[in-house]
Amino acid sequence: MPSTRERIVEASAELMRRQGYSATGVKQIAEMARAPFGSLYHFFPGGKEQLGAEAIRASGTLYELLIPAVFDQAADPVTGVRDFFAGAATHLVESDYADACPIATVALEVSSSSETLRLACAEVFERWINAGAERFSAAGAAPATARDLALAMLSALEGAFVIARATRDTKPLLVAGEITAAAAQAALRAV
Amino acid sequence: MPSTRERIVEASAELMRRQGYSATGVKQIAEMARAPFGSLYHFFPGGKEQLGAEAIRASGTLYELLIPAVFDQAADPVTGVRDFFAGAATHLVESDYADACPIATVALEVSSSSETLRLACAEVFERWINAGAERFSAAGAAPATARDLALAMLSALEGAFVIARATRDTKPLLVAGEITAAAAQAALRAV
DNA sequence: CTATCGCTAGAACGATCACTCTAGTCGGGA
DNA sequence: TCCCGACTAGAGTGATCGTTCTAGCGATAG
Repeated sequence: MPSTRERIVEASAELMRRQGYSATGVKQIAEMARAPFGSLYHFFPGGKEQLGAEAIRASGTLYELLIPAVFDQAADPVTGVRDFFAGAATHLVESDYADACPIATVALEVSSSSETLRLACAEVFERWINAGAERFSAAGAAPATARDLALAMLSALEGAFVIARATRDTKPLLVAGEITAAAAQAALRAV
Repeated sequence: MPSTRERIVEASAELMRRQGYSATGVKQIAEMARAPFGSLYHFFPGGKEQLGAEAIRASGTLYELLIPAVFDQAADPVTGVRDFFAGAATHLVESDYADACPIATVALEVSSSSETLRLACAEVFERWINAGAERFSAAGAAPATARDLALAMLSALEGAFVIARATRDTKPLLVAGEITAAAAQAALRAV
């Protein structure tokens, strides 16, 4: 059993992913984490905002690991891109269209209201982009090209999640995966 | 001066776009709309949820008009795609990274909690996709191809908005526009 | 043994939430 | 002239929000 502090961060991340930042209450977090309410403010004196920031960064670290995990198992980066979108689609369906990006909802909610949380999201996106860029770079793409490709991939993925959750359909993930794979193909063919 | 009812819907749409559904209070809506609080429940007996649904649909109708407006002015659909993303980038910067998609934040927030609002979002996305597909169809793409392309474009746009707002950078819109334009190029070259 | 400290535990606070209710204003048709 | 429905107006409801507070538990060090 993870520590109380860890359970609180995990619960925060889970709740905020599914219902966003505003709709998630601190009492609800304590309940899901099976943590005494007092511990919440003991570990996180910064309150809900600190809780949000740590949840964002923790989710970011967790999902960052998926990038090499998927790409290293694929025959080539283009296949890796397709696998990544396909895997996202599977996971989305299995969670009944609840588990998409862990931070996108919060990112949109707070971008114009909390600079602290906005920066936490920006930091995580940055890390994901770097991780993706590394993979394309390793496949022979020029650094700038690799980064643009990773950024385009993340954009397509995030947007496809939005449409997929609203329409309860994985088609957006598939077509977004296709145009990203095509872009990767084109960028890597030049090598 | 628009009617009280119209002002209420407009204010709801504006507030929910910037800060989301949960963070928007009904009192805040009445205040921004300069409407008496009682009128709010007179016109919208369904309360906040009805208000949200109408705001989503109204925003959807407004933004739907942008699609032909941009594409019909462009020399060809591929240029239209680029113009669309570039225009989105300009508008985003001008609003200090506040005005991106009017319904994406709400869509992510409510997809797993309010079926009414989820369906309103799905309906609007559907209309946008149809409007986009029509343009690609008119340029010679097969119906299924045109629809996939429009769906991929919307996905790329929505995701780019997420990253752009969090990082306060328009680069995501530019690279997402590029891979979408390339996909459109490829799909229409076959004609 | 006792003092200390990290942590548990939850009651209580004021603010704010969505919403309801009643009273009053106003204009147009009978 | 009277009346009735549409709309205005805001006080008041109970519930829930994030946060603070005090009290106490249990292990460890002196």
